[in-house]
Amino acid sequence: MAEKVTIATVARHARVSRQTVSNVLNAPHIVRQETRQRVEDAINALGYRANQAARQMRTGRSRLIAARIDPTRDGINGSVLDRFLHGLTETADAAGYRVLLYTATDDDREIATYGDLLGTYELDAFVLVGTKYGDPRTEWLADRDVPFVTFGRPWDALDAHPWVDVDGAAGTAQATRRLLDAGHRRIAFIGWPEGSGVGDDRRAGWRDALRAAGVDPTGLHRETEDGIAEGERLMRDLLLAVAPSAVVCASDSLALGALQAIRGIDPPVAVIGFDDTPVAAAVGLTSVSQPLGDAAARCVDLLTGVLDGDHETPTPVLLQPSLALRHTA
Amino acid sequence: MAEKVTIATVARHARVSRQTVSNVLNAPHIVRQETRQRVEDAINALGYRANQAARQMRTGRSRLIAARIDPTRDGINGSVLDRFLHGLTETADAAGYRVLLYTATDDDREIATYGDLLGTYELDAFVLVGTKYGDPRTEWLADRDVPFVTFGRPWDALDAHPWVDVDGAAGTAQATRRLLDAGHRRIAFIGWPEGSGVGDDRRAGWRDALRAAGVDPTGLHRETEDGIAEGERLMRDLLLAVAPSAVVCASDSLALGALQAIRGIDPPVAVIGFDDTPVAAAVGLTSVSQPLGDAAARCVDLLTGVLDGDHETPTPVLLQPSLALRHTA
DNA sequence: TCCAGAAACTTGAACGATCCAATCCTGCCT
DNA sequence: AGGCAGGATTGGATCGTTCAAGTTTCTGGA
Repeated sequence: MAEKVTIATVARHARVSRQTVSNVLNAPHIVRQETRQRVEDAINALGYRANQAARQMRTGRSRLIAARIDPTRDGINGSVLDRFLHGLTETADAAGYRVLLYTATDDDREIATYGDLLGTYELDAFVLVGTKYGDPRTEWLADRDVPFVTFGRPWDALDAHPWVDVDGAAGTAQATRRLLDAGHRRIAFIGWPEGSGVGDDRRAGWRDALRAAGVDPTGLHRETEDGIAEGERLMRDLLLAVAPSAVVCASDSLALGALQAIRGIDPPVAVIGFDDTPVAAAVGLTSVSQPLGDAAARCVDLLTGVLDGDHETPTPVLLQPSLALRHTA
Repeated sequence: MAEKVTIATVARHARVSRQTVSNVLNAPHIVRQETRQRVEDAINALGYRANQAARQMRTGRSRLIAARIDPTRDGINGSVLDRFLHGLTETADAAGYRVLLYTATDDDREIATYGDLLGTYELDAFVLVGTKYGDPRTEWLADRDVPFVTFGRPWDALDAHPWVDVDGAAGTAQATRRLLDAGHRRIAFIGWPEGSGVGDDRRAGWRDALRAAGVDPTGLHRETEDGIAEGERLMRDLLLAVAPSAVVCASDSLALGALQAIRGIDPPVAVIGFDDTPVAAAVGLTSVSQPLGDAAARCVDLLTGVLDGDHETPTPVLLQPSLALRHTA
C-alpha cells in the first residue's frame, strides 16, 4: 500500500517548503517559474491531490454545491430535473465544484436540511429548482447570507437574489405565432389555475401573441391542475365550446391529454406542449424546449461569481426556449 | 453573527471536557447517564453540529457516497436513473451518508474521476449503475479495495462484489405468462442484440415461459438496438412474418415503436414493455416495473454493511419486478 | 561596493474533531 | 479509615492544509 501523499511529501520531493507547494497550487504567480516547474513535476510524479477536508478546515469552504432531487411526481415532468442535474454536475465539475444531493418532503424539512448541510458539511451554495410566491426557503437562505441561485424567477420580486430562468411567455408566444403562421386563428390554451408564477407567465405569452395578431383570446382558455386526464377533459370541453383548430398547453402532460381528446378528428387539431419531455419526443408532440444544460451552466456561473468574491449582486439570466417541431404542429 | 459552535463550546457549556462531548457522540455507552443528558442538552441548546471536515481529517472517512448521473440518452429510459437516485439519496440520508454526483463520458474518464474523488474528497464508496461484460470500472475499484456496489449483476461472474439487481427474466416471464393466461399463443419478443447481459436475461425469461407452456419460441423474436423507430420496424417485420397476437419488449422504447406499428389492427395486438417509464404510464402501456426505491435502499444497506466493518462479503440481492397493468395487455 | 526594497521562500500556528495515555473520582471491601 | 479496582474524565498530540509573519535571496541605483 502506497503511503499517503501529502503536501509535505511533495515539498520534500521538490526540496521546497510546504507553503511553496501550497502557493504553486493557490497562487502560482508568486512562485518563480523554475521552482513552480519543479513542484509541478513532483506533484505529477507522486500523484498528489490536495486533501479537501484539510483545505476546508482552514478555508471554511467545501467546494460543494447542494441540489435537491425530487421524487418524480407525475413522472412526465421529472426528466426536466434529471437533465438539469446532469448539466449542473458537468458545469460544476469544470468549475471545481461538486454537487451534493438532498431531498425533503416539505419546506420545513428542507430548511432543516439546509441547517444540517451547512453545519456539518459547510456547503458553499445551494441551487433551488422551482420557486413560488412567498418562498420561505429563499428568505431563510438570504437571512443567513448563504449563497444560492434559483432556477426559476422570484415571483414576489420582493428582494432580489441571483436567478436563472427560461422565458416561458416567449416560449408559448413562439408556439402561438407558429400556429398563426400556419393559418390557425382559433388557437386555444390549456394551463394551470391562476396564481402560479410559471403558469400565468406561460398563459400571458399565448394571450399576447394572439392579441398582437389581432385575435381576441376571450373564452379560448381553460385552467386545471396538471395531468393527462385533466388535459383530455378540458380539451373535450374546448372542442364543444369553441371548436379550436389548435391548442397550446402549459405542459406536456396537458398536451398529451389534449392529443387523446382530438384523436380521430379531421382535419387534425394542432397541439403544442411545453417542456419537450421524453414523452413528447416519443409520441411526436411538438413542444417548447427549455435549454436546461445552458440554464444549469448559468446557475454555476452565477454561483462561482458570488463565491469568488464578486460582491455586486449578479444580473439575473433569462434564457430563450426553442420549439421542438414534430408532427402535431 | 453567531459564533461558530465547536465541540469546545459545547464542552464549556456543559462543564465537561471536549473528550466527553466526543464520547457522547461516538460512544454514548461509556458516559454516565446524567452527564450524557447534560451534554445533549447543551448540544441542542447551542445547535451544535459536528464539523465533518475535521472529523474526516482524523478518521479518514467522509460519509460521502458517489453516484453517477448520466446524460439522459434517448430520454425514455432516463427516468429510471432519476428514480433510483432519489431513492439512493433518501436512504443514504437516513443512514447518515450523503450522495455526491459525478459524470463521465467514457470508462477511462470515469476511472480518472474515481481517482480524483478518492484523492480529494476521500469518498467512502461508489454506487455504479449498469454493468457490462468485462467492466473495467469494477476491476479498478476492487483492485484498490474501494467499497462499491453495483445496481446490476456482474455478468462475468469472475470475481464477486456486492450487487443489487432486478430479476429481468422473471419480469419478462411474468409478462409472458400473463399473455398466455389471456389466451395468447403466438407471443413474440423484441429485444436487444445478443451479448448484453441485461438483454439476454430478459429474452430468456420470455423464452422459458413460452417453453414451460409448451409453445415453441422459434422464429418469434427479433433483435435490434434500442429505439422507437427500431421497435416499429421490427414489429412490422414480425407482423408480416409470423402474425403474433402479442409481443413482449425489452424496453418501453421498443414497445412504443411496436404500438405504433400495430395501430389500427383488429383485434388489437397486446404489447408489454419494460421499465414502467413515464412514457408507458402516459400512453397506457402495460410494462414491467422495477422496484427502484427498494433497489436503492438495498444498495445503501450493502454499503453500510461493508463500511461499518462487516468483513464478510455481503450477499447479493435479486429483487422481483412487478407488472404495471394498463390497457395494452 | 553597498544598501534599500522587492521578490521568493521558510517557519510556526491554527482550523475542529478524534485518539491515546495519564489522571481523577467513586464505590466497595476489609 | 485506608486501599483498591474500575470507570469516567482530562490534557496533549495529531490529521493536512492555509494564513501570518519572519528570513533569505535577488535586483538595481547611487
